[in-house]
This record gives sequence, structure tokens and C-alpha cells, in this order.
Amino acid sequence: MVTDKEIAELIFPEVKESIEDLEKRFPLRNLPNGAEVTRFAPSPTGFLHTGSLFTSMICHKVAKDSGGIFYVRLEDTDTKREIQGSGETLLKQLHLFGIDPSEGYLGDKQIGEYGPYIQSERADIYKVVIKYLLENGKAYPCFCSQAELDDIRAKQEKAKIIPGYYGPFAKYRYLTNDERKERILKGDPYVIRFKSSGNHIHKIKVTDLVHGNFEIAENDMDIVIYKSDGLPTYHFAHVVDDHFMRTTTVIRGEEWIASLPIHLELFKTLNWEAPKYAHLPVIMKIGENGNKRKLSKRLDNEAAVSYFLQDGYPTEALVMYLMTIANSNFEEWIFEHHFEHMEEFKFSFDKMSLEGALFDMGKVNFFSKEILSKKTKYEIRDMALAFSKEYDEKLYNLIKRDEDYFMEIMNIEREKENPRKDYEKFGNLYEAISFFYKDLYEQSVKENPLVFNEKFDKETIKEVLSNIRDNLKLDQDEQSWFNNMKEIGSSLGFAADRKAFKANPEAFKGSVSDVAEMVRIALTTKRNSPNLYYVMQTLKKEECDRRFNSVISNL
RNA sequence: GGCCCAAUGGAGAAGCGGUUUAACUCAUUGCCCUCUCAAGGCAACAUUCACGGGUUCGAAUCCCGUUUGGGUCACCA
Repeated sequence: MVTDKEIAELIFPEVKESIEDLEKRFPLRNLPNGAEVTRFAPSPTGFLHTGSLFTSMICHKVAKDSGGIFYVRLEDTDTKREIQGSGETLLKQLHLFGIDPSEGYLGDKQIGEYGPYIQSERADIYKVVIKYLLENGKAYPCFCSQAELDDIRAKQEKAKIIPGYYGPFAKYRYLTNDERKERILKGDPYVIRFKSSGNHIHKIKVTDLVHGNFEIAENDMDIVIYKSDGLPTYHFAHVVDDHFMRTTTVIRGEEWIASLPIHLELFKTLNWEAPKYAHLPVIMKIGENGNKRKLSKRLDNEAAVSYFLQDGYPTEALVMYLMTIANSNFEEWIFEHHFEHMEEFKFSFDKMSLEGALFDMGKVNFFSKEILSKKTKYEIRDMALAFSKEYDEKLYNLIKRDEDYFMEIMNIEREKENPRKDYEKFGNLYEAISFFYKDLYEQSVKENPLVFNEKFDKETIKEVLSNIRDNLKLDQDEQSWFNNMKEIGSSLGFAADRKAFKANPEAFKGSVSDVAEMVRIALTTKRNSPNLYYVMQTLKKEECDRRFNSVISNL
């Protein structure tokens, strides 16, 4: 009679190592008490998802706050869905958001004593553990074909019983070792399944850092742990990797709660202590049918982190927003700290909401404006350059014409108590500031003739603009300059302040606001612009005169 | 459908049996300030915490049921 050991030897003759050897190869980490080892384990199947950024941010934070270790492990066992190069991209994007692992897969290299950190390179490790399970009758080769599987499922669905490969339905679990040997030697394709000893009637108590304690049915599925392509499945790889990489807290999305019993049974069978678990709520969005659904990369721009990068959002803004979802007390904290040093905030799992939040772009915009308004002109220049170099050639060339001039523009009402907050991203900056540039102003006027208030005829506009031009003094302070404009307005029949005009509209042509609007349109082509005084200071007298003249002669 | 999780305004939420006529933030609306806008200031916006029942002198808070929403049931992670 063929023994379990012989089957194990038949399948993995090349495996000589034992679990004890692995335990020695990956010794317990020497870390201070309370230090957490966390990991972010993405699959290289595309660009970074906003939900993944959320998860990795929390993993990073938990490790950092506790003086522990945050590492990245590449879960590339699904070779069909793998996208070449996406692992590197993922790491680059994490870096842009301030998430830098100190260990593991770093994109271009791997660092650390617990590797390899790429699952496809860990085959020898998985095999040792699977061989052990095989030897001890805790796993078996399964020769079930897809057609057989479909058949089992169909029967189960018809009979309205729990679908899956378990108990009496796990037909290949009852094969004798002699039969197994025969089929293996014959070359029949097979996978290796875990032999569950659980029963779903039994409940197990689980503890989750976010959800607290709850009960869940024991696992009784004979899940696949080793695929026919020679790679492990997620469930098995998670247990093996997090054990040997000595992870203390597994932080992952809520969708994993349902498979927790599988993982726990695996840990128990292997006599390993399970890590702590934190299952994070998923970020949602209202779908077309009016119901909540998971943010989808296919349907929602904001699901891909690259969207925020391409649009020129400061990465801090997204991280700050994500922190408000992560911890309900963060918002109050960051207001108290004037939107600065968010890394000093102490994260805690019990301040996390259990329900998936709806992604709120408006709030991202809010944080973005706050953050940008607090930057110095130098920081703004550097950020704008970094963004435009990659995503906005027109803007990049514009800034590069004269960086000092660009900073002067961006510095209008910036470094003061209540700075202007009109920029939320760099993606539309070109449009917003182009009028400051002579040639772009001219081009704009040529393509879109200036639109003045219809209330005033051309002669009035000409009169106002020429008077302003003739009396334009930019060497005086703001108040004097404004008073000067009021006086000119008054002399031409415009009320010096809005109240006087409102009280007696018949007595005036308009108010000083109308005068300012004519000037603003003439100089900036827009109805709205930053403070006119500073705009004129930036443009300089000569250019203002030139624009006034050109507008007057073209009216 | 089974199992698990959840349920406070348009959104994020505080709240942990009685100082709750429900904090705070975003959004929205109005007013003020103002050369426009962005800001800033001041207001308004849940008579009530999905619904029903119970426990209690007292419930958003505890219990039960219902409903609704989400997750999950692969040789994907």
C-alpha cells in the first residue's frame, strides 16, 4: 500500500528542506515590544487603485507609528492577468504619495532577509510546506477536470445546497494512494487541495482590529493550494508568506473577511500562530442604478491614482482625504494643525468607520486648495515643474521661459495670513495664468474678442480706459492706487462706492466696480482675476499701457 | 439563495443610557465684507438618528424582529 509520504515524495522529489529549516532560515524578527510588521501585497495587474493606496497608506502608518516594519510583497501568482512592468509603476506611484517601504519588493530591487518578496520566486518555499501537508495527509492531489467541477456545482445549485468542493463532493479526497500514484505516473493533470477537517455547522470566534469580535462558520472547503501551473493560490501563499515574513498584522480589504476561516484553518493545521487581522472598509461610489458600489477602475476616474497625478493634484491632498476616511478624528486634528505635519497624527483602528465611505471629490478639492495655498512660490514652482514635465508640455515650456516671472504670478497674495485659494490642481494652471504672458494674451484676444458689459457703449469704455491709462501709477501703494481709480471713476460719472450707487443708481453711469471690470477685462480678458493691483504690478506699466492702447484702438 | 458585515443630514462623521433643543468638516443656500473672483466673517440646512416592537423613570445609544445596502461563495487576487 502506498503511503502519504510516498505520494509526497512522488510529487516533490526535489524538495529536501523541511519546515524546521525554513523556520531557521527566517528567524523571528528582533523588534521592540509593540512594533508591528505590516505589508502591502499588490498584484501586478495594472496601475495603483485608490483603494490600494488607502490600504498601503494605513499599513505604512501602522508600522511607522509603532516603530515596526512595512514591506511590500508582489503577489504575481496569477500569470494570466499580469501586466508587464506594473510592479515598478506601483512602487513609483506609492513613492509619490510618500509611501516608502523599508523592506521587500521595491520595484527595481528587493531588500531584506525574509525574501524573496516576489511570490513567483518563492516556489521552493511553498513546495516545502505543501510536501509537509501531503506527508501528513492534510493535502491531496485532485484530478478533477473543469467539466467535473461544473457538474458538481450544477448539482449543488439544483439541490440548493452550498456549492463548492467539500465533504462528499470532494470526490478525489477519497481516492486511495495507490490510485493517486497510478494517475500521477500516468501523467494526469492535477492540482493539490488542502484537506479540510472543518465543518461549517461549527462557528469559530474571530477578532478583527476594525470590526471587533464576531462569529463565522468554520471552513470545510478543500481549497486548491497548488495550481496546475506550479504556483500557489492566494490563500495558501498568504499563510506561508505572512508566517515566514513574520507579519504581525495583516491589513487588507473587507472582501477578505469571507475567506478568513480558510486562512485560520491553514494556520492551525500548520501549528502556526495567526497574525492579527484588520479588514478595511472599501471605498464606494454611487453607481448608475443609485446604489453604492466599489470604486471601479473601469467606470470611475478617481479609482486610479494616476488620474490625480495626471490632473496635477498635490499628492498630499489625496493622502489627507484618505486619512479622513481612515480615522474620524483626523479631520479635527489636521484643522488644529493647520494642514501641516500629518505624519504626526496617531492612527488607530478603533477610530475607523465600519462602513465604506462614498468617495468625495469635493473634499479632495478642498484639501488640495488648502495645501496649495500654504506652499511658498518656490514649492509651487517645483511642484508645477514636476507635474508639467510629465503631463503638460505647454505649461512646462511656459514656466521655463522665465521661472522668476512664473513665481511672481503665483505669488500674488500668497505669502500672507489669508492666502488666495484659487488653485486646486496644476492641470488647469496654464489656462488660468496664460493672460500674464504677452503673446498668449494677444492670441487670446485675437481668437476671442473681449466681451465688455453691454450696459456701456464703446465711447464710455474708451474714455474710462484711456483715463486709467493716463493716470496709471504703479509705484504707489494699493490703497492709493485704488483711491486713484475711484477718483478717475468719479470724474467720469461713476459712483465711488457701491452703497452710493445702490442708493441712487440714476445719478451715476455705474459704480467703481464697473470701472474695475473694464480694466480687468482689458488687461486679463477675464471677468475674474486675482487682485487687479497685483496683476498690474506683475504686468508692469509698459505692458499695461500697451494692452490699454491696443484695446482702445480695436474697440 | 447561504454566510458575514453594516445602517445618524446631500457627503464624511461625533455620539458608548440622562448636561443632545444631535458636535465638527465638506458641499449647498442666504447675508456681510469686497474692484471681480478665490478667500474670510455670520447664518440657514436631521423636531430626530432605516422601520416596528421590547427593556427602562428615561433610548440615536441596550435586546429582538423586519427592511435596505455592502461583501463573499474560482486552478483571481
